[in-house]
Amino acid sequence: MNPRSKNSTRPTIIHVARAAGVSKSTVSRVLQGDAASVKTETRQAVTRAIRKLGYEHNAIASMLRTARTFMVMLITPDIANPFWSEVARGLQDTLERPGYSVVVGNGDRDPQRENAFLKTARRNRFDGIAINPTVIHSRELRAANIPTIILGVRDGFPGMDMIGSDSFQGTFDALTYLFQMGHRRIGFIDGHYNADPGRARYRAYRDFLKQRDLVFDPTLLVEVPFERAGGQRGMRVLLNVAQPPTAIFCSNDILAVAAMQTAQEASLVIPRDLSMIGMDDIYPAAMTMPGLTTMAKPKYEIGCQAAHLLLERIEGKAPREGRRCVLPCKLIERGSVAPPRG
Amino acid sequence: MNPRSKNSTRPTIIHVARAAGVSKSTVSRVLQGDAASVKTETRQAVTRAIRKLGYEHNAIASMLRTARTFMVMLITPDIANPFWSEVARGLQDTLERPGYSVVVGNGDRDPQRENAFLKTARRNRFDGIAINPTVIHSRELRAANIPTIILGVRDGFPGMDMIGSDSFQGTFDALTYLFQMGHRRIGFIDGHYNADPGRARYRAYRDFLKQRDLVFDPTLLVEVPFERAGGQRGMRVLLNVAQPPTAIFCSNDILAVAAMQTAQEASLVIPRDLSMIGMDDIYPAAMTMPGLTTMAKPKYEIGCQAAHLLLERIEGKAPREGRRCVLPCKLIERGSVAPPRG
DNA sequence: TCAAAAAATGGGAACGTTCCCAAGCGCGAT
DNA sequence: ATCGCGCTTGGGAACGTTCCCATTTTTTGA
Repeated sequence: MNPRSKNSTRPTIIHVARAAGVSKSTVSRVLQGDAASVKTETRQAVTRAIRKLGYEHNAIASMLRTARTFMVMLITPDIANPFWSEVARGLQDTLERPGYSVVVGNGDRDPQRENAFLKTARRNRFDGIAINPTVIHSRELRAANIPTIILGVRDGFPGMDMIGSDSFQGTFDALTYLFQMGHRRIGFIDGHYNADPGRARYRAYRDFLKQRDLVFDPTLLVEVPFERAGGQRGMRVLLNVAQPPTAIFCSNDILAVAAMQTAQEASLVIPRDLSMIGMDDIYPAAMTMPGLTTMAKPKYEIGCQAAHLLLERIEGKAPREGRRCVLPCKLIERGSVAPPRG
Repeated sequence: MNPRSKNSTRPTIIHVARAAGVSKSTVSRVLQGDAASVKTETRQAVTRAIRKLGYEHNAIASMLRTARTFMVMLITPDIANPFWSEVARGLQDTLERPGYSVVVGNGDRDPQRENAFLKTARRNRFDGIAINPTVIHSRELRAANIPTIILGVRDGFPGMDMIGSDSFQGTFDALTYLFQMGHRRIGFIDGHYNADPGRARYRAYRDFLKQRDLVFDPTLLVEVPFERAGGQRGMRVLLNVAQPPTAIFCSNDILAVAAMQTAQEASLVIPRDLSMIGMDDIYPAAMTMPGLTTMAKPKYEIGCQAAHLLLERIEGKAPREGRRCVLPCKLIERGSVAPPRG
């Protein structure tokens, strides 16, 4: 005779109300933890009824009524890249507390897919979006009319919240570190996307050279795509330069690791014959032999901070104008850098 | 005077109906692509109205009415582990086509968290769950009453769909490969969780020894937790054995890479002094020097197949009893295995 | 003791769909 | 000419909440 047996459907707030001898409004109040406005005695009766019936709150109905879904979409270029999975973790860990779920989509640098995720976020009325945009523009993002945080510090997204790390400073510091180790001929394997994000590393490289009164030698700079093959190619080019570098800075660790392997396959001993430094500090950077010295980006922190900024924006506590949050990089010394020979 | 200006809210199906001069039922039919039962002419009028008003389908309302959410929850022990992020990719890529979104939660082997995700899946009426259970039991999973696929082949989940790789066979084949290279003293760094999944690798190790008429030497077997520190410790132990092994099999690549590094730090040259073989073929396995030879698990395929099995289950097309799908492992030869010296 | 204020509760509408059933309409068959 | 059938369409209920407002109950203060 309990409400469930009458009809094979799950119990609703109404069944609970009936069982507890109150109205559905009261049950709803209890559910929402609106402690102030319901008598303890009543609340207990309701809680008992809930337990007895095995009632489970229907979030979907709630979403429809309140227009809040407690869902956030994370759109990254590639979730299999350890960099982004760390960011994802930070975001999720932080958003979990206030009760949000995170859907993560990997856009794969594919306009179709990136847009499909945005569309899903709109149709499903997601409360927020965290995105590292590769093909989506500011206009489309704004049109979605969903609180958004941009992962990465970019131009071209006026008025939007952004969070990223200071690639310029990080690069500059990495190069300075090599300089202080005694290196004067420093190569640069410079990764890039189609949609190029500001060229912070390149600017840092040029500024560094200028500050140290070193001449810019174009043969020491090679531009490659952001993938293993790019690192391999970059290294092969630099090894064949007439006067090869004694140290190389790579735009990220994927390039650096691949480049380092390539050098080792060419029988160079790292760091004796060549120093290598990367950027990001992804998981595999600790696994090479020798370990890769790298300028770490605060990936997990970026995720956490992104969550905080996004939450403020969602809750309407953020200022009208976009905020720009830049976190510092940090040098991790492992074994791939040493003073140059001789 | 368009419906949006009257009231600052988004246009609904009703506004569209009004604009197109039809009823909301008809609009709904068009939206659902119920092509058969609406005249082309009418459909065009509706589509026009939709575009004109900038109408966007409200998935939430739809979910409430249909009791289908097109959401799937993936619960893994740790999404930062490259193994699971590959599985996640396979799952997502496959589920994307039929319109599902995937929420991925990392349970972190924490009973609290794993259960919290399960609860979220229930409250939000998710259509399906894909899980590698670490602390959750069959009973809780069954109680959730949501179509589920178990990632990993396990005992203790009767009647549920499962998908995994053949760790027994993979281990056996890896050991056989070492044997055929000439190794007779083969060490085993055996990772394990608290909740231990069947010990397939251990059984394979013992069976292999028996088949080859090798005696089981307990000093060649060391049990460690599934993390870098475990691999390091395992290697230190094996290096100090009176009669050390000429080759070592590790339960997974994380252990193998860490172990290999430890050996290298002890000035052993891999594979000249010691052969190493791992299992999984995660991303960093290709990044060591030399590359790690490993028994690859079909991670991405597991994700894809999991999606297919789950979809069938969701759509009621699956047989009543649980299915068990086991994919083969495959040897990836890199540079960490060679015949023993002398 | 009684009015007024405060606290607690109840009832109904609303959120935006989908689904069921009925009704309208055109057309061929009887 | 009428009936019946199939194809389209429309209307209303239902999904399970939350929110607003009205009503009842309790408490407070004179």
